[in-house]
Amino acid sequence: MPRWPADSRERLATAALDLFSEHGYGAVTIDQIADRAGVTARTFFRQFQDKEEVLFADDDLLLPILLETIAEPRGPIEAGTLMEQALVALADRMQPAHEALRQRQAVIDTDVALSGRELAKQARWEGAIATALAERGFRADDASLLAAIGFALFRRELHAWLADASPDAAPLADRIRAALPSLRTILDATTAS
Amino acid sequence: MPRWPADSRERLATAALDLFSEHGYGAVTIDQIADRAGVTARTFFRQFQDKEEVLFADDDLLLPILLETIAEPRGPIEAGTLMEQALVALADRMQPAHEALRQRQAVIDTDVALSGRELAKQARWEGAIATALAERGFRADDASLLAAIGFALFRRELHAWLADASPDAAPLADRIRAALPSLRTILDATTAS
DNA sequence: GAGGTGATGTCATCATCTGTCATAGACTCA
DNA sequence: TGAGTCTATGACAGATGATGACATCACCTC
Repeated sequence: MPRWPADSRERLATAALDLFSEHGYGAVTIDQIADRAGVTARTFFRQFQDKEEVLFADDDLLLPILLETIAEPRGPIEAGTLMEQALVALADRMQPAHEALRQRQAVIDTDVALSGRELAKQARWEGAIATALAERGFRADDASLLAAIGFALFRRELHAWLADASPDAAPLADRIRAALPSLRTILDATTAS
Repeated sequence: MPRWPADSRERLATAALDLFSEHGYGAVTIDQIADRAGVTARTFFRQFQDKEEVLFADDDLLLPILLETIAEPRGPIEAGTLMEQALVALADRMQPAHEALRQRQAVIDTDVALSGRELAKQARWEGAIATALAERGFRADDASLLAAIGFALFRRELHAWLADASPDAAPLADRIRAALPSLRTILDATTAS
């Protein structure tokens, strides 16, 4: 029998998300999170770099999926297709966690610093994608712009997916597949009064 | 004669940027900033909401320029042209502050939280642009994607402009004008091995 | 010149985050 | 089986970030 329960990190993450949802991010102290998880504040800071990090710590597990999907296909491939495969793979991995992601996003949306950290994470991913595209032979400028455009579209669909709490909400991957074609024509065809 | 010099806010902002550049953002305390500005830490927090804010406080003066440029032109106008006019107007306003912006960006690039706050600000601007485009009659989905793409390009050119310290560096507006046409074709024409 | 105003200082306090050392169950190896 | 090591955690002290309450005093208005 271990001296302490072995999952302090998970308990801290769960306690934090619940408390943030109940009382708001700013109103929750580290001591309260630690209390609910049955540890001390010092243990919180051993598991997570800072208070924000408890909401972002596990995100980087998803990045390798993106990069592998881009690097994997053999032979020539069109950029849009490659981007679609990568974003759909990411979407499939996020799909089962819909409810937890919705709760997390609701917390993030209430705080500028948290929104910034989320955007910084996405920017880091975007850069990694651009690098992966460049390594496949795309021009560096084209790769970075493609990654930026793809992620802009992903953010839009992710936001809509997270906002939709209904049980028969369209899967994120379907939303992304549906949205991609509009990219091809919007720039040339869009005019307004 | 006033009891204190009248420009404590400007002195604090200048002292903060200088100290951040000299010693790094994290190594500088509010007390040090306040000391150099000749006030107390309490006055710093009366002028700026928090330590980060001293780097971002005046940015929102630029947003109205963007929105006016989008709302102003009369008659039908193509989306890409409208986006170009808005981004070029913003670029022209930023041009004289090249050196200060370079110094500021160098500080921001050293800290994840600061980078996030910068991205959050740009996201707020992006949303405002999308709204302005929608009010001109563009479909809401198209407007948000157009804004996202325009800003992705703006970020890329801004980054290159800020990285270029040479005295005859190309103006930001020229860089943006030069980069825009590539947007039109990249999605359809880009293929790699 | 009496009183109000506003920017600032002073003091107290809470929250975030870090460094350091102690503790005790788990593990290893002879 | 017992000594030594490892490791997650607790306990405590302290620096920094941030806020609230109240005092101060030059300036302004009447």
